[in-house]
Amino acid sequence: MLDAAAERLVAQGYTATTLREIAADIGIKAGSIYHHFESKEDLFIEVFSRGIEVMVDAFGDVDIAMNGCDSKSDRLEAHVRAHLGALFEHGSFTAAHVTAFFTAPEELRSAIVPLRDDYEHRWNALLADVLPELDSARLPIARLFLFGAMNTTIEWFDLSGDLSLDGLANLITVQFLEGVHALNLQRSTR
Amino acid sequence: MLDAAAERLVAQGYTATTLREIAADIGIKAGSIYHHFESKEDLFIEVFSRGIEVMVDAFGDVDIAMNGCDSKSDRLEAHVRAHLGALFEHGSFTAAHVTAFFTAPEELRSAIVPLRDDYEHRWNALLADVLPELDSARLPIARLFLFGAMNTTIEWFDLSGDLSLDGLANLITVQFLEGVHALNLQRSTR
DNA sequence: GCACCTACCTAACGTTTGTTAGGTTCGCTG
DNA sequence: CAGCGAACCTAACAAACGTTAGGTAGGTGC
Repeated sequence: MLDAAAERLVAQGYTATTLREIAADIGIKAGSIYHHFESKEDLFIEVFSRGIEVMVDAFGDVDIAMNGCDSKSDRLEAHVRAHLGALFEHGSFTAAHVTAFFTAPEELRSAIVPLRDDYEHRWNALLADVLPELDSARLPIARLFLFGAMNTTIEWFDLSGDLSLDGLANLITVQFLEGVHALNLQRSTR
Repeated sequence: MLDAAAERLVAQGYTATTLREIAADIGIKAGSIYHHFESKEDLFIEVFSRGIEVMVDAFGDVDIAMNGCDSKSDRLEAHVRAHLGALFEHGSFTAAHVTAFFTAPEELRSAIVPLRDDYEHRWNALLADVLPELDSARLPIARLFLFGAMNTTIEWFDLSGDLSLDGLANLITVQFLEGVHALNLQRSTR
């Protein structure tokens, strides 16, 4: 049911997604949803929360797995890969979050913002570590550029295309660290 | 009226924006809208079209103004500045387009897609010229990264903040061309 | 002064929305 | 077997939506 809600969110946004549609997707009636959630808002708070949760979990897993790694660019790339994985490989929760969050009513958003802040802080810490020479005032801006590149991939990237998620993560990382020219130098990422 | 519609689009998305709200914003009643447009869809087709128009016009102006310029990075930066200008300085049409386009029904979107394609082709041509050594297969991806960084600024950039639009355009351009490290080297952009 | 047009209004229409109250089914527990 | 709660249904509610038909006020052209 949460899955169905998330998929509808991605395709249609908050207001256009109706409880009757979600119910029909999973073979029940709209009224029955209220046995599990108090309201439409309540249901989607759960969906958006899980979207963040998936990202945070993926981030944490990579933090552990890359503990002994001393290549800073490899560590960054692994985290980029984890973020993309959350977007494309772990259901529609994170995709729903990234695409539909700003279509939700403000009361709902304000309930989620603290979770978002937490995730952003983890990225800030990562970037501060990977890029120790970067002016700390520029750090949030660098993160926003990176987020922009990563999150807009849902609008164009095709999992079944020529480029793999690993390849995409690699391209984004080298582009972020060294600029467009570096795109040429990369291995044939597939 | 189109302005009011665009502002509502930015704040609420397509479905959540009602004709009664738009009418109230400009001091008329909902039914009167149908004297100017055939339907809600028709009205928003016009809004989205103008969003593209503003971008294309800004792009064309820079093309002319930068005709004699032989610094490729300066030319790119000028176009980035023009795109950001369309987003922040020419009403809400472009902002509405970038934020709400994917919340609109598919029939509406397909009417707009040709205009979008045209704008994307201009950017492809620009990037091919500015980055002649870049593998042409990587060119659309580079453009998408750049668009991602530029378009997501509407979610966080504040025109009245410390950073000016000129400064933002400069940061995005050097980050795009040379990577994060270059952010440090830039002049104190204000 | 009459016809006409533009820009708006009123008042309703059919539909869809989130939501609710009350009822049914089914499996578990004592 | 009786009791109970979880999961679902039916059927309706008020509100809000896009849309429409018919009417009105003010200006313009002849």
